[in-house]
Amino acid sequence: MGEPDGGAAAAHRHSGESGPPYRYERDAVAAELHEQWSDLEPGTETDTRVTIAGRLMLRRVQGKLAFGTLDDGTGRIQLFAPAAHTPDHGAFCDLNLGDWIGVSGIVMTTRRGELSVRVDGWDLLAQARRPFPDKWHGITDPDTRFRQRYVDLWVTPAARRTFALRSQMMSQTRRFLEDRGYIEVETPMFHPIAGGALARPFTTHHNALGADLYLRIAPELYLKRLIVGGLDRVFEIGRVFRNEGLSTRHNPEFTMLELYAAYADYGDMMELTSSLVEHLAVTLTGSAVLDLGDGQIDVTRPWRQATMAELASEAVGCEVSVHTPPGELAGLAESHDVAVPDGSRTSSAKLLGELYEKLAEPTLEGPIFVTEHPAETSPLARRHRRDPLLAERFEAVVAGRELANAFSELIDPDDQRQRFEAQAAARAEGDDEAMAVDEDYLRALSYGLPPTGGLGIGMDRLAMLLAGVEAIREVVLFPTLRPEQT
RNA sequence: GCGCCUCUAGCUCAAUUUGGCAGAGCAACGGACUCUUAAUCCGCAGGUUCUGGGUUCAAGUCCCAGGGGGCGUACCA
Repeated sequence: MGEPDGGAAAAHRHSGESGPPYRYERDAVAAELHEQWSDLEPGTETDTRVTIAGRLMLRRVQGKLAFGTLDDGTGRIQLFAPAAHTPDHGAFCDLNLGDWIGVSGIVMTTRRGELSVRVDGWDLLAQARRPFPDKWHGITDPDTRFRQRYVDLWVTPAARRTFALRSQMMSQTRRFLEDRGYIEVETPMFHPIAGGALARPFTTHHNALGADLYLRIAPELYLKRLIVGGLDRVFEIGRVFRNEGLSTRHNPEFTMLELYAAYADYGDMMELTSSLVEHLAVTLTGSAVLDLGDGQIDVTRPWRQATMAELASEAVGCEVSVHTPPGELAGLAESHDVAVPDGSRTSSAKLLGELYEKLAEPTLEGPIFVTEHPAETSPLARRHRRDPLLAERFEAVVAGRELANAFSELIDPDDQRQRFEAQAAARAEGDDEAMAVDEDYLRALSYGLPPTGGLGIGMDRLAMLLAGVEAIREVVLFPTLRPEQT
């Protein structure tokens, strides 16, 4: 508005014929007022005039004197509205909970000492036509909270805090990486071949090109093309899409951080992962010890490391590895009630993975780096320098959830072609999550990919960890839901 | 996909061991009140008990089918 600290009459306007004002200039917010005036004695009227705006959350009318509670996104502040000072006092008392108002007046404290703004002028900025949810309980129905996030955000303070934290996590992550020489890039979301991960893609169609396209399941192959191009430290934070079920830990579209560094290996990626997580914990929550729903977790470096074979061996009670014959592993799986898919053609690599995932992983709290996955189930990772059946790879497990996945990148175009072909063969046999051969990617590798370390972090899961919530829907503003039927 | 649980006023929740007139608080509406803070007090109104069948003299309650949601599981980094 044009009179941010004008007189009472000037600041008073209603949404009659002309409707609400087109703009409103506030010069104070609740959080700053509380900070600035924390020492004010009870019963003080200052001569400081402020203009604030927000949503009316509570209202207490006592005839000629009314109190309100305004929430402006930074916090709450009390409105003090005596008939002698507040223009159109009756209309002010008739405001509904949820209405948006702008208020200007002096800063003061009540006799009880509550910091308040006296309503010397006010404007109705928007009406809440729908009824306010319970002012004490808010809303608890998860469906309403997620479908109508706009309601959840203003009646559930914890929701607002969680998303503020997520935003800070994103900007701190960018700063952390930029400080280490990484540049942020954007690669295509439409992929002619869905590669870079083992997952089923969503399909779409481009009319002018007459081509079917996939929504990306990972940016990996494009980012490594950039390393070939000489951008030697890159990262991308962006949405990826996987056509799979919903759960407490899975949303079909989610936000992934991927980064690649030339001249680095998976050991460097471990260092980077734990540094980033520890740094975010300390800067965003003030402590490397994070509160979970039940209990706590300390993400202080260094994190424990164990190989997948070690963890699987521990779980089954005898020594196993990718070199153990499939028949023996299948027997162990059976005796531990682990279902074996398609017994005849199942390899040691897959069986070892199953044993780890079903028996060991659920018991891990972390933070821990699980390393040395079989090369067969890691088609984009470089073979281990000491054992060609293994990959130089790790997954970070924190608070029982997989948080990150990284490897020394496979740089040999011939080996990469063989891996792709093995994937394509699996695909031909009905594995619709297996990769297809990406000829352009092979062409890129043939120009020379230097030794490179790569890392992917599920940012939603990281936000869950930092916010101490147990459902991915708590950290995604508009999670995927069944479409509403009307 | 499968299993278990759940759905009552705008919101938060009640409604006796197979069943007996669908209720309260807050919000809304009318009134009183110049230091309240989940203000208080008086009054008024508010319902396809998710939907459709069935059992019964009688169904929010019991049975069947469908729908929404939650949790687990499967798939899935």
